[in-house]
Amino acid sequence: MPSKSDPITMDAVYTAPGYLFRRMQQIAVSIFVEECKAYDLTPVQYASLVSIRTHPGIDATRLSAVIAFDRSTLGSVIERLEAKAYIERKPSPGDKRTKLLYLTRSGAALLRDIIPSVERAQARMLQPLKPADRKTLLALLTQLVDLNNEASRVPLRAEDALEHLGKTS
Amino acid sequence: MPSKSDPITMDAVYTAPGYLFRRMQQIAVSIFVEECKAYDLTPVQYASLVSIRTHPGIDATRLSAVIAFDRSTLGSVIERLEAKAYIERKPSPGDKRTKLLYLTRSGAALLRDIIPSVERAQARMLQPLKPADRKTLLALLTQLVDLNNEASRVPLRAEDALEHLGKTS
DNA sequence: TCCATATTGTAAGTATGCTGTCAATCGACG
DNA sequence: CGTCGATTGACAGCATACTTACAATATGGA
Repeated sequence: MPSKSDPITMDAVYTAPGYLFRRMQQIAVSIFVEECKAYDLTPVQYASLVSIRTHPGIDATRLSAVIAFDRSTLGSVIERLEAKAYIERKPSPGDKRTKLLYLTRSGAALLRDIIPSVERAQARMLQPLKPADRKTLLALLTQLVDLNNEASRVPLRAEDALEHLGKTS
Repeated sequence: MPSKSDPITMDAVYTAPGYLFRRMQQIAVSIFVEECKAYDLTPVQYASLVSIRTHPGIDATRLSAVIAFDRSTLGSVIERLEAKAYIERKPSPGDKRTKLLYLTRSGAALLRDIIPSVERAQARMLQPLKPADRKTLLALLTQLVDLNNEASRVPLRAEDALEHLGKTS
């Protein structure tokens, strides 16, 4: 651990957790996009589609809590998914403020077809590690993300969000 | 491991490496910004400043290779750092295309002052884990990022880039 | 020397990811 | 019932992060 009087070196940058997390994220996105380029779908769009499939009729705010994405960002993500006709937005009968989200037939088909590519991408990210190390890394990362949930700008609130949907799965 | 006929569940999203890397990155940025808010400096801007300090007179393209940031993105990062007067751009005497980057007095002072905050931020990211687990996670992540270097859109090319600078530190 | 090729910075365009703010609407409390 | 505070979607603005393209410049080989 460097003291306050140590000069800052590049090594301090390369070994900093924050730098490694950023690099890894960029690598992960790059691999995902490459494997899924035939479908022109980003990781965020994919996660959104899966969520809408799992929770048909969810609204944008609840969706943002379920996948821990920023509410503002999600707005434009939804716009793009709607433009590509993968989802539909319908006004809520009970609440004039919200718009409910549903997969279209086309969106469901895409989700079905893209699975192998997504699984290939997820596998490739950890490929260079030994199988035991992959397990260890995933376990520690899962733990860390969970324990740091509240530090996130948009904490994951899956249960809270779904309470209002009348279902808990 | 889900088969092709399994329905996609939210659990498949939550446990996917890509999702975890994304969440962790967002948490890391959030913690960094919070700890450093007194200095109004982002993680990317910080890494850039450290690199310029370590390699005075580096050009933008080489800088992008040294920290593995996209060349286009780095352009605007440099612009903002210059606007805040933390760095200076001087035309290269030998090559009319390149502009050489130098820390200003103000940039050097900022870098000196911000160290404790940055270290606090880096520590906080791993805080929830047991010390032994922190070591394990960092080691595995370092390995993975290194082995996946070529999968990145902008691979880290520290040595190559610095060869042309006449120094190797 | 001349020319094909490569490099450099820059710009435009798209997509996250965050900060605010705002109007419309809802809900709860008096 | 009416008002106040919270919620919702939308928007503007800033900062990464990537793609392609382009003009200026450099460099190598014929």
